[in-house]
Amino acid sequence: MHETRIMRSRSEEDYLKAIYSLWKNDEPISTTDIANYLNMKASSVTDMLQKLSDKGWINYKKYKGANLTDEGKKIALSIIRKHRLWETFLVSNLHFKWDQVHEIAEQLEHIDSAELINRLDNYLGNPMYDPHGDPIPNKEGKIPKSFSTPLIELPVNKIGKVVGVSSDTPSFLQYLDKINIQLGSTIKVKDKIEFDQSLEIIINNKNYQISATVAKNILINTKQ
Amino acid sequence: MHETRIMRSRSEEDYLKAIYSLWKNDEPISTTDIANYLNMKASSVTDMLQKLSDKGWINYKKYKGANLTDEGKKIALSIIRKHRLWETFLVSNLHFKWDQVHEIAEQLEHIDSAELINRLDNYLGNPMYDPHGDPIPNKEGKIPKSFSTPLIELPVNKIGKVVGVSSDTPSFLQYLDKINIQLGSTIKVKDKIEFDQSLEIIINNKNYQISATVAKNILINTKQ
DNA sequence: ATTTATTTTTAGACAAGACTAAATTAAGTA
DNA sequence: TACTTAATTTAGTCTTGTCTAAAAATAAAT
Repeated sequence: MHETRIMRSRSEEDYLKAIYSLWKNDEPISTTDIANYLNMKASSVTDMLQKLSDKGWINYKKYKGANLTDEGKKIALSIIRKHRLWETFLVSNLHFKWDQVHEIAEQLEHIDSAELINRLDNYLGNPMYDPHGDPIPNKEGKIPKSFSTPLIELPVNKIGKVVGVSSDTPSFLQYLDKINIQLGSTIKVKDKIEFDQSLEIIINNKNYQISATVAKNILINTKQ
Repeated sequence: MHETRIMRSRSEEDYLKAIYSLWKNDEPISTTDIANYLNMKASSVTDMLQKLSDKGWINYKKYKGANLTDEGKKIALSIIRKHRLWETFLVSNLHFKWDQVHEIAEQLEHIDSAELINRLDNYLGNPMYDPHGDPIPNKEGKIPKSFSTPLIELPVNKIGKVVGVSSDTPSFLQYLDKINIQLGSTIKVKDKIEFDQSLEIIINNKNYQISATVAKNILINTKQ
């Protein structure tokens, strides 16, 4: 029994992860979308798509965009698993704040050692969610179900618990810190402003006014 | 106050570390030695030496070999610091064995975040030595003094404590495990065989016969 | 001191992964 | 349907870091 060791470049892994992240329905992801996501030129993306297709990691038809194959999906999920486990380590053990860890995890996610990541997983107590509330895929690439909706959909006078965020940008996370929102926080929607969709909310008995954009990126539990 | 961010490639870091590792006296390190150490061709090394010299990290004279500048030394030490801290984490926290960590640390040492490594250092309790007994440079690149001699120099009937090894190869470390030698082990030299310089030693009341090669790579404390 | 052997450098090639500019295809609109 | 615009691909260039083969410099040896 000999485990075939397929070497992947950091670039290739970044592309696979990008395609996975942009994946919504069944529609293939466009060259331009990938280019924007990775801050690259469309022509560079075309080159790489051809390469990834040759390796059997994506299905790619010229002018029609790309989608991950099962194998590509497996790779993407393993990178996401690594990313989220490292983020958990950084926050839980090294006491980084949740807005500081993304960049470092972007590097750590490319470290190549299955043994390492399994031991890390155990060390952390096999967490299901990372510090942003995102589910951590298991060794087989299975993602724990999470039951959440954007805060903006919570009706007036209802109470919800924050279980995640759908944006990772430091500025957003820092803003949440400022108004005392963290994972587990309890939020009550006091009022919705028809005009701009902004919300009046209560956290720890304090009132805050948050924009629709922010409310869309805060995830609330729908089931406990 | 703006910290200048100098980007270094993984290759550049590997070369600097290699030159540091090969450094003995004041003599510059030869192209061939570096090539052998890194498993590369001499011509590739020449190219890189020129580049490193342009960046001010080494002093390089054609045909005369290279030596690190102060800045180059600082970089090399910071990489060694990272390597050894990560090895400590892998062994102390993730319970890897000391022969399994080198390869993984070779990757982790290139992760670029000063904040990360300082937090890791604190998390580990600011260790002075890594799992192989090698000293861990501090933030400023200062290396704690270690007082050790190769086991082969220990006189007959004397007792020494293992404080390190001067080879990291898995096969060597696995052999040490097999004969129950680890950091902190107490070894008594029972006899020296004139003929081949091999040693008869006692560990945990058991006799072993070890070759001169092995005895040269085990480090014994000279001062406590 | 001259020849020989070894080491080091130069020159040129190549692969990966990015780019620009131009060409082509697809999509939207009158 | 023909035309215009936007998206995508192609073609060619560049940089990094490696290589091989040949040339040049140094070191060793007669």
